[in-house]
Amino acid sequence: MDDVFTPVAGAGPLYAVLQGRIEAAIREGRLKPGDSLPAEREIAARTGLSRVTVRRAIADLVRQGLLVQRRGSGTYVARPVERFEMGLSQLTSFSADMARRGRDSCSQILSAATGPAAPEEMMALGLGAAEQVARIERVRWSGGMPMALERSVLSAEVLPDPSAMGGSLYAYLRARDLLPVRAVQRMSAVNLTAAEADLLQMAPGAAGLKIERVAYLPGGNAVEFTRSLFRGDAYDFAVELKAGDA
Amino acid sequence: MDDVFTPVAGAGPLYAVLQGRIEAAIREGRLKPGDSLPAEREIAARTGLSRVTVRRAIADLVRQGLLVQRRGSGTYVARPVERFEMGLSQLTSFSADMARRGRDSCSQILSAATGPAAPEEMMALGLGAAEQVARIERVRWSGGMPMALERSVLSAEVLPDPSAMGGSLYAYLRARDLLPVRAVQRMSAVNLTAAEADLLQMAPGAAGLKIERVAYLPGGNAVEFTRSLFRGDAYDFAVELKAGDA
DNA sequence: TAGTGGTCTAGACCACCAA
DNA sequence: TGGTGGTCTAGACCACTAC
Repeated sequence: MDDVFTPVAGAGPLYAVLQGRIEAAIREGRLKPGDSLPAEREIAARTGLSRVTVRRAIADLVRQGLLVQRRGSGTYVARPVERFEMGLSQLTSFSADMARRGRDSCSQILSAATGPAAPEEMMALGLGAAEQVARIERVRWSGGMPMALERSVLSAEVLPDPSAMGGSLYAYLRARDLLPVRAVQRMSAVNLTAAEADLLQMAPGAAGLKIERVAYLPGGNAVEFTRSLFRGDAYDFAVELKAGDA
Repeated sequence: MDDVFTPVAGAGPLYAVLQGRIEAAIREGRLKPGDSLPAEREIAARTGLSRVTVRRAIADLVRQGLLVQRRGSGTYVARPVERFEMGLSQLTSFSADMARRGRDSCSQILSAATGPAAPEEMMALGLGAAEQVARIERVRWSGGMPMALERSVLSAEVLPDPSAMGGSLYAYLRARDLLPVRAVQRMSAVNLTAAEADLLQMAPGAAGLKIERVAYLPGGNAVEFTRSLFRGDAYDFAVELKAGDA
């Protein structure tokens, strides 16, 4: 139990040794979710390390989401995040997907505005030069936790006044008979920037799942271009694969 | 051009200011791929910062893959990684997928052994207690770059001697008429551990795409349980969504 | 051998939180 | 007000690379 914060000695860099000890203590339950760690200065004193080295050991664990630091308060073992499993075969919106699971969800709108289309947006939506687009940036919440950042772009003809749109973009589109029936989605992993981490209440550098989606109408026209950033620790995307023709 | 490494002043932490400058210089092409940065000590001298602060600014950029550091040599602007787009609707193996793109690929086998099944493996493969499994850990290479870590687990009845298996697991299975036709795959984003980063030649803490896959035979029995870790900067997984029944 | 990044230290000041 | 994490410094030694 208290062999975690004793003088370090052993193989490899000192910060790695301490880091491994804390990690093991959490994994083996000797440090439980919500437990507070000794103050950095005290860990330094007990281990015989400098505070800089102690902070380096802790920093990685914070980035991985195992520890949480609160300025003025202390360092704590993070409560494990409930993971959501999101299906990847059906085309649904965030709010519809959460509702299907019996989960609350809400959007915090960061910005909603119109402007000229950027080259990338023209390409994705099949717009001509000088056409206007509407952009909505939102933080998606569920269970009292920010789950994803979302930036949706639509032609201004579809959504002339983005600030007037209510909670669900898909409800808006359905009401206007512009509901997409098909989408192509690309996913990759990125490190969160400081600004992104702040909005998602995570540590800068933590892993996030970046998803770009272009949704199409029955006629084949693109109607929505959305770039999302999901918490890497809260989401599993599930997909079913079938044997190909090869 | 050389306004990057001048005395810093401005808003926010000093390391963030310097970091932003370097990032902007790379994005705007003032620093090109392959360019070397001044030595840390020289940056410190020119900016008026301490070396610790300079290192902190650089560390994040290394994690994001924008910079590469080589001990004894220097710090360089990273060459952008060619991204692979991987389809997510067809069930293929890594080597087959690369071949379809006209890419070379090879496996570096880290370990191949048999042993008693862990609970998680029993669950995934539908095995009884005390059954044996074969495990293969590989690094997947393509284009002279490590692309993914892969740990495949199969029943020892299917693969009694994992060390005798050749290059492609799926070729082996096809030869024995045990080729899976269906798979369920779960994806999420994680930060690479030091060991994982080392094998993938990335920085510790960089973002990786974790994929767990269970593949099934026509009869419905699970035959393969694979956990992979792909470079977050080299992969895009693409999937097509269709409107649901809702 | 000279220069580079990698590790580590002791000490300082600040902003913030809780009692 | 006292303790916490967040930032920053000046200096040291080591391991490695390139010459």
